[in-house]
Amino acid sequence: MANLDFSTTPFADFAYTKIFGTPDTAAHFAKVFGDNASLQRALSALQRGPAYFYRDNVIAFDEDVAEHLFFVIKGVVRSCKFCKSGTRSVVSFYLPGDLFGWSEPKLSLSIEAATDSEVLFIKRSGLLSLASRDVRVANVLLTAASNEIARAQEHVLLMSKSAKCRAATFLTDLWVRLGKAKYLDVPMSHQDIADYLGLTIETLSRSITDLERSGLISRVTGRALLLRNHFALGRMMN
Amino acid sequence: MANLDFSTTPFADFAYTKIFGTPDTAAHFAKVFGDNASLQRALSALQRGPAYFYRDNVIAFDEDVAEHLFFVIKGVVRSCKFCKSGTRSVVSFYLPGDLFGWSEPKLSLSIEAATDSEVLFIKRSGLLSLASRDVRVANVLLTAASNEIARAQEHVLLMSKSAKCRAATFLTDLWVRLGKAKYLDVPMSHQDIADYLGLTIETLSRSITDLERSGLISRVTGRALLLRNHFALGRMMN
DNA sequence: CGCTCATTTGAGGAACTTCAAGGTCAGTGG
DNA sequence: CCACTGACCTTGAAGTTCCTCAAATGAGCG
Repeated sequence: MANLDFSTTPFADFAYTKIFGTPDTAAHFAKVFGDNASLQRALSALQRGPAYFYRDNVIAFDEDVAEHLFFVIKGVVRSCKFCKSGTRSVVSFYLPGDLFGWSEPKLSLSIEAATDSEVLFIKRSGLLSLASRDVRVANVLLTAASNEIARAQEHVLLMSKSAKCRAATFLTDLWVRLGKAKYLDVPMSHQDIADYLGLTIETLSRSITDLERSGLISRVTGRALLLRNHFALGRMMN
Repeated sequence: MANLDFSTTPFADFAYTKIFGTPDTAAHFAKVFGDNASLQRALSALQRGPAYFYRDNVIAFDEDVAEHLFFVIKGVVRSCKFCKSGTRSVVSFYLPGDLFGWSEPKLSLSIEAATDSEVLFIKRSGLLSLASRDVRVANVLLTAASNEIARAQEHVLLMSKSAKCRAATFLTDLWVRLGKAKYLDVPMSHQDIADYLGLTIETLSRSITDLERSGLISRVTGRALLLRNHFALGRMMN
């Protein structure tokens, strides 16, 4: 895990907020809540933002009162926890279209921008009361929560596998979540990934190098990867 | 992880079902759903069981269609996953009063009795439509799902700590969940715990022995433990 | 008691971490 | 244009933790 120097961690909040949403906002929103106009209006009354965060900015602090759910419009958001020992664990990455932040009454994790990103805040109480009047909203919430459970449980399973398997699984999952593009452009830092996988950056790097040497993936440029052998990757993931 | 011999694993289903609930059923039900009579009636129309399972019986198979949620009345239930390699991971333990089984449309884990136990099956579709009519039910469901998320995320965090810390955390959490009794009577097998913590039984045993030698806990009889030094345990948990 | 099954203990090896150094790349200023 | 810088990633060697295998001990039960 990363041994982070808190003095350099940007806990100051450099986020700036715009009044009006971007086209992406509506698109991702519609994907999750459906494109019903009256529902959209009801929802937009509950939202704050979108707010923009630079990489490593803190979006919400661990232990803060959890008044809002978070909806990612752009970029990658991570939830993570710091130990007294100074180590960090990344619990989850959230991508555009993800709705999260279920812990109550306080956040149990710090929410941070893993890349420059754009996040919508949705008032929890308002969303819940809307859900009690509109079954569709209730279903969206339960589906989002179920997805979060499934992902966390998959993560637990991942953590008792070998380093190489963890890396292979992470890359494949990310490739799927990002839409199975030809090249996988890994958006977050290796440190973030290592902290997510419960490995050191060194072990992560060695695992990726291993995968490359075995011909399962290859590095194209900087952060772009090509997943060459999906069958072998699948076998590796177990 | 356990390398289980499938030929001896009791995949046959020895569960037997009684028509009428036990007093415990109502008590645990009321704790979760409140003791509203009309609500109780509506719920009881959706439930099947209670069903009784002996230790290691399978309650529901991985990949089965997830038609029901599960509600534990008595005993301990585990959710787990088997790999092709024959290893097993335990993802969660559920205690009396726990409502779980959110994955859709199929189960992604096998649900098994970790001790002799008593489980209620609640029709998912019925519960969801009840939730859309009754806000209280909707809140119960969201709360249960939130708890599940929190627990899974805690589990993820746990998996990147040392063996001794994992053992200490597990025992303390269990003690809390079981009501902070004077003695902690560990209900599940060491193999189950090891598979939950991502350790071997040997490492688990050594960790517990370590904790005992350091005076943090002591063994009373067979499965009963005394958590001696809660402060030191807390420090160990980090 | 003598069986079985669960847990403990020990010794050796594998996987991962740690520490330390080297390499790559983008941005910056001469 | 090129050297300089800092952030990030990679590689190597040594150390630690945990796993594996094997055997001993303990607990429950007919």
